[in-house]
Amino acid sequence: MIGSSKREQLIQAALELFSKNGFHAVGVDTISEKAGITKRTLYHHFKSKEELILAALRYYDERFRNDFMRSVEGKAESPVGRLLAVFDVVEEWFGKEDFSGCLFVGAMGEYPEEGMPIRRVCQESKVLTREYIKGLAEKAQLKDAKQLAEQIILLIEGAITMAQVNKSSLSALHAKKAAEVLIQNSGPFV
Amino acid sequence: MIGSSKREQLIQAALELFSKNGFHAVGVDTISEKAGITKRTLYHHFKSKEELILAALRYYDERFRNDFMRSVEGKAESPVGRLLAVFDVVEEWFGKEDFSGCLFVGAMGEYPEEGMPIRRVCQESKVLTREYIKGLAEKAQLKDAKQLAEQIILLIEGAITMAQVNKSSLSALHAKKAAEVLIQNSGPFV
DNA sequence: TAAAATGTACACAGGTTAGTATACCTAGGT
DNA sequence: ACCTAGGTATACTAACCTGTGTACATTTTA
Repeated sequence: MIGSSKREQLIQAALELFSKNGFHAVGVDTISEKAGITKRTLYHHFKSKEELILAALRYYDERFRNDFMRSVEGKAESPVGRLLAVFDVVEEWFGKEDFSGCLFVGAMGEYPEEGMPIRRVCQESKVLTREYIKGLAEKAQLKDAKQLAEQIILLIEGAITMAQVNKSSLSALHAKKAAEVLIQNSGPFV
Repeated sequence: MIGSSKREQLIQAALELFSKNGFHAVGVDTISEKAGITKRTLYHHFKSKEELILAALRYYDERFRNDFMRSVEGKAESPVGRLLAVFDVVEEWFGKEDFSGCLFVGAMGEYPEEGMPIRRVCQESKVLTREYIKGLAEKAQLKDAKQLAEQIILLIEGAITMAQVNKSSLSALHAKKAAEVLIQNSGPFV
């Protein structure tokens, strides 16, 4: 049986709890209880809490980035338009009542041990997001597309942090205005 | 006895451990052991682990922002120069081998409960940093100083996150280049 | 039909956590 | 000389943590 539903239930329960409370603060008993599945079964699917965390992060990464890109593409057609639409999408994200910052950044904060699998998954997710932004900048035929992409990433990450700190989605608007200036300055054509 | 040295030893040991490992991951036994002070004495000075965390965050906030501002002011005289020097200072910070992201962001990630004292301390620290940046922008007589300050804050916070994720201080350079463009665009005069 | 995987229920091991109890020591102030 | 406050040392509680043992039920698949 591929993609057992129990397994997915556990991952979803874990994700909700980890997002809201952090990783160390949530025990496996709480997760299994929330999923309505015994702890023994949890350990049938994941050989340790760390494996469950890894699976949850990978699951979240896939869905989250997928939704993110689809939302961006639904908001604008042109590459430049999409580059800016990114900030509208994050603003909506910040507005959700269950928003609590970037799960990957949180995970890296709680698991600082160099080279840990958890850290690698988080880093890979960030790389893929960066690639996506870089692709948009390149399609927009802006000069210094790579550098522009880096700068836009900084604005996004900064906006995430400040949205979490201030419990406000205003940071997304500030970031968008900054991005407009940076794009403008990057020249309309290559 | 004011400002007992034992108390400070405990705070410093706690800070080192929290910075490196996070808050939940470090127990009071580890802290008292590292400080060379018995746990019973720790509980003479702080009535709970949370109180110790609060004291450590406040202690860190004071010293960190002080050092930060002094470094900035040592690097440039003009307000615009200082606005840019901020990124040189953070770059140096990222380069330290014990750098592991922003302690306050980490604390907020691990203690998400709304209105918690720990969160308030972190938020206040961010407010003060914002005020400092805003002050520089105003002294530089740039138009939209307040908005520019918000944008620069986003670049700083984004750079912190990416420095932690990629274990690289490169993000500071990208942020600085973006800041140059934003400042330029904010007009040389009001 | 039989074997294998997945599931339940529940107790338990072994370790760590925050925080306390008890008893004693020492230095300073009055 | 005495009392109080800060400190030491050690053992403890009670809760919580991850992970397992055991015995049995259900479902899948060959």
